[in-house]
Order: sequence, then C-alpha cells, then structure tokens
Amino acid sequence: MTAPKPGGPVRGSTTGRPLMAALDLFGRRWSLRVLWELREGPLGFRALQQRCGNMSSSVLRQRLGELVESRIVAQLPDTTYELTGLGREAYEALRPLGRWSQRWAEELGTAAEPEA
Amino acid sequence: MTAPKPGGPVRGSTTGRPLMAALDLFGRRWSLRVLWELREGPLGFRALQQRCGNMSSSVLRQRLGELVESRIVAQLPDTTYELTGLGREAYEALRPLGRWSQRWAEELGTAAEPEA
DNA sequence: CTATCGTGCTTCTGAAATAGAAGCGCGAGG
DNA sequence: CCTCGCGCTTCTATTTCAGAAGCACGATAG
Repeated sequence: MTAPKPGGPVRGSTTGRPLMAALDLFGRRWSLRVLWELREGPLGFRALQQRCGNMSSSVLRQRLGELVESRIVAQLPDTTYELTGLGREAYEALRPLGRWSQRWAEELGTAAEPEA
Repeated sequence: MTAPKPGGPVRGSTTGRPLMAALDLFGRRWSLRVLWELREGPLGFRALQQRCGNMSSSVLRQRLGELVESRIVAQLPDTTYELTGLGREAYEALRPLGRWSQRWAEELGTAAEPEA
C-alpha cells in the first residue's frame, strides 16, 4: 500500500510538509467520502461500500488500506472499520467544509441561472 | 467542463446534498492544492503550475475550468487567477485541515516541518 | 453432515483520469 | 524583423478507477 506520509516526498511536493501529504491522501477519489461516512461509528466493508453509493470494492479496499496505514482508520477485531482518534480529528477538521458547501449551494442558487 | 454542482447528482451520490458535490469536486487530483496555492493572491497559469510542483498543464487547465465554473476561482482581465469570496471561504474552511496535518505528522512520528 | 447465506476481500478487464512532452498564437521588448 | 514568456491546446503513454465476478470463511439452517 502506498499512502503518502508527512515528512516524505508526495505527489507534487518534495518538501515533506505534512499538509502536502494530507492533500495528496485526501485528494484521492473517495478518501474524503470514506472518512465522512465513518463519522457516526464503525461500519463493515459492504455497509461502507453501500453508503458510498456502491463504489468499487477494489478501490474501497485500496482507500481503506491507505487510511489504516495512515492511522486514520482502524479495523476492529470484528473486522469493521472505525475512525481512530486521529481520524475523528480529521473529520472535525473537515466539518467547516460541510458548512461551506451549504453556503456554496446558496450562492450558486441565487446567482444568475440560465434555466430554473 | 463538467464540474459537480450542489443540488445535482454527483459521483457516488444522487441526493443532491451540497457536501457530496464538494467532496466530488475537491476529491479530484490537485483541486485542493490549487485552492491552497491561490491563498495569498492571484497567480498566472505558469506560476501556479510551478507552485504545484510542475503539475501537468492539461490537468491544471481542467481543474481551473472546474473551479471557475464553480465560482471558487475567477480569472482577472490580466488573465491571472484569484480566489473569489466563495473561494476564500473555502480556503478558510480548509485551514483546520492544515492544523490537523501537523498533529498527524507528530503522531506518526515522522519529521515535521512547521508550515508557513 | 450438507446446503445456503452474508461477509470481507481479491482479481480481472475495460474505461476514465492523469502525466508529461510538444507546440501554437499572441503580445511585449529589443 | 526576431525572440521571449505567456496562456493554453493537443497528443500519447501511464496510472488510476469502475464494475463485474468470484473465492474463502463463518454462521445458520435443514
């Protein structure tokens, strides 16, 4: 599994700045979504897949591997996945984005739309 | 240009929830990075490309098109790109992620350089 | 015991996204 | 005129993702 690590070179940056690693990790498809869907508690593989709109199982496995390797997600003895402390903090760090998206929707709605 | 819109169906979700559109948009490679690199003021195409570790110009063009279409970025008369009000708010919403990445680096035990 | 079911996970193939180089048209400066 | 850097486009190779199929395992049922 090749998850980007803070301190090491990542896609688009060789400085090792943690943020760049985070942007690489979370810039991969479904990463943010998986983090989001685990917000309310542990989920099994297939349940998680369904919550993500039946995303590809191969990619889900890959993302989960990366997130586990990055200590953002952990797998419980019963094989379900849950956010670690670090993972919950990441989710918290993401919540402002949720609020922003609301404003985004409003602003795009009130803007001049060609068709209703 | 096919940028995801809040209110419409996006990859992995047909509910139209704004957050899902945001996760789709920002889950595309380099989206977050471009937003981040524009934080301190307008940049031209090539300058922006360089700041993103010489990312592919074709993809940069694509991402810029999507961000402009989403009213997160605007192109000035002198052709440089800058964040709109919405874009600056999105950047603000992203700052907690920067702080989180610091903690992430610490917890992983990897070398952590203080970010700008 | 066998048969069936749901689970986590793997593997495979085609489609889509991205990387990276090359180059075009343009305006500024020499 | 020429050259330069600019925004941007186009092309091809590579990487990543999508989606279907299926395997191994444990629980449950017959």
